[in-house]
Amino acid sequence: MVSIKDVAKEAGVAISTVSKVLNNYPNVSEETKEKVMEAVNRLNFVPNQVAAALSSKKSGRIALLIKLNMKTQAIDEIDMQYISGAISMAREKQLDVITVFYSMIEKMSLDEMRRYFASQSISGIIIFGMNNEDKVLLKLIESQTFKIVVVDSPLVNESTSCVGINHYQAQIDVAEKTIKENMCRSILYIAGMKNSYVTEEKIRAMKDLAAKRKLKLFIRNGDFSELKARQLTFRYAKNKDIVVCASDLMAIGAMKALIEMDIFRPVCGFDGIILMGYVGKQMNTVKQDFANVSAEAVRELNRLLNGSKGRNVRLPHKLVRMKYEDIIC
Amino acid sequence: MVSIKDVAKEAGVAISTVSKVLNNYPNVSEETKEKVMEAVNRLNFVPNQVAAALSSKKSGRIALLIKLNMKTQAIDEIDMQYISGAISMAREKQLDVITVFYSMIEKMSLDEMRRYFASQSISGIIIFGMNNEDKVLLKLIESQTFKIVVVDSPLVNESTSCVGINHYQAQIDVAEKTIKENMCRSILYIAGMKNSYVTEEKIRAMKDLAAKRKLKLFIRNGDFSELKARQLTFRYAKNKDIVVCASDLMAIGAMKALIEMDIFRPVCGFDGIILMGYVGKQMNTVKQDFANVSAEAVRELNRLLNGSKGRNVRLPHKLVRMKYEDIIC
DNA sequence: TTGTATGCGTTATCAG
DNA sequence: CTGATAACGCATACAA
Repeated sequence: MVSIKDVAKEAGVAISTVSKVLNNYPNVSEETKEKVMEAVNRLNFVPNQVAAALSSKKSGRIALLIKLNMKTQAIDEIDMQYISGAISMAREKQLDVITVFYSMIEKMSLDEMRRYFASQSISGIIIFGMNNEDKVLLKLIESQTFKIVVVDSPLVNESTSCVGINHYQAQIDVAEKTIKENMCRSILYIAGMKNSYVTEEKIRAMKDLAAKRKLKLFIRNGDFSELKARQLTFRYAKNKDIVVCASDLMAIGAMKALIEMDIFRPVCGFDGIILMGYVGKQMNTVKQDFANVSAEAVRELNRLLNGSKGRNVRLPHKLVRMKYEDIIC
Repeated sequence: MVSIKDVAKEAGVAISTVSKVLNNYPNVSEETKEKVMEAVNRLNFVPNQVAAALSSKKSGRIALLIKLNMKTQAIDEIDMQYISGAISMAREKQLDVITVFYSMIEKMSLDEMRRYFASQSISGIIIFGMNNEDKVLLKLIESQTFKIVVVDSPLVNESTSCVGINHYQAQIDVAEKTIKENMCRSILYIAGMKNSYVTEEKIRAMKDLAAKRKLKLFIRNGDFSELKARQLTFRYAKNKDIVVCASDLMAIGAMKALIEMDIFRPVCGFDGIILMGYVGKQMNTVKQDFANVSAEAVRELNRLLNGSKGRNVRLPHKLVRMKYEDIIC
């Protein structure tokens, strides 16, 4: 393995000079800079990130904390998009990424968790799918031990940013569009999980929308479960004009139930997963660009690591109808 | 951050002694071993893997090399299962995992690739979705610079193992079962990509099966594309008795085409992706446990890292029919 | 502007 | 069986 020492020898300068050139230090003459870069290219040198991390204590290593859905693989695409988006951006920003699943840390205490990440030389964490029952994570965020970006949860402090689409507005947009298209008066809203931050946002959106348009709103928790949405639909949809769902998976469950009941009600979903194109009926939904959300999260984390303070970052969303013809390839 | 030095002080021994205890060296007395472990627990010490990697040069860092499907997210679940299976097993085996996508390295030369992995202190690599046009990867394997496990490609040498199900047998099993159930005489086989290792295996299986049962076999490449399978079905399925597909996605494309053609032909797929449960018609398919395949790959890589020689590892498969009722939750 | 020296947290090689 | 001590590859305060 060719090291910085080899480069130094090749260029005829000191190790520290090479290091300075590589890290864009100001006080280096153009001349030596060139000499060094030539040597770097000639030897095809790539800095050892592990050693750099150990030495500088800044590491540039970040962790992706992901909550794997154990129940269905139908929405694995969401996590996959998160991962790939993050890794791409991380490479651009020269960050090293490790992927961690909730299951690996869920039984840890705050201290154990801190040590775990510290032992990996992690300096920044991106948290996906967090809800307000993840007490230890909450404490981790409050402790400000690490720079953290939380996706889709409104947690912000000096060292913590949140990124995500505007769930409130997105929920209003998709529901309002579908309501207008079908002239509905009463709504069955199948919400997500009670302890999820976005669920509250979306419920608030639906309430505001119902008030504004003077609609009857009937809310039940579907827990992001397709089966539960199916059951709720069987039970409550008949005397409603529309079924609004907080996720595509639930929308699919609702739609399939309606077909079995042999009645028609417009249904709209949320997320824009590919599965929506396969269920036969088109539905309005909110298209989130998960890879982009995740890439933005990395970008924001990088900002935090460079000393900026936490903030709230909102990303755009789109309304779409997913058709089989459009998604196959 | 509490380091090995703190532990040594706490236990009243030398740093090197602590290291020996932690790494299960033989020549340590039970007594000191206990003292050290007590100190470790008292301080809640976790070894810094980055430092360990740097020092030992053995690293225990492995890379997952994954070919992201850019066309459709319908099969993201496969990669996701690969990733989660690998990470879980890696944690068990105390290995550090980084995820790398083909897109990040596809333009590299052999040397660049070597240096890239070396710079990350990677000592082992698991390659998913490789085909025989990945020339640089082939050379990387031949060079034996790293311990490598290849999933689903029959590449083995001193430092390289391959793992995966028996695609030949699995293809025979699922096709034969479907043929028996429907008394077919002529087959449309929609194969995968020409340059894929498994494609050859499966075609061989189909040929052997056709010969054995005296069936007419008509083969076309579907390139794992749903759209292409759809077109091939429109074109060729009418005068065949059955459509056998090398992937579920193609099977879905074929089935949807048949429905539009308003004719019935039994269709069977391969992989067991969740989407199969959503298309309305049940089909036979081969269920691969991707997470398990991946976990096995990590286990095998760990063996290689510990000095064992490369070998061929075959994993079991199952035949299933995926029903909507069974997969929702 | 450049070079020297020290340390990051481990592992590993020797003495003792 | 245990303990100094030298690497590992790099960053950085400080000296030149």
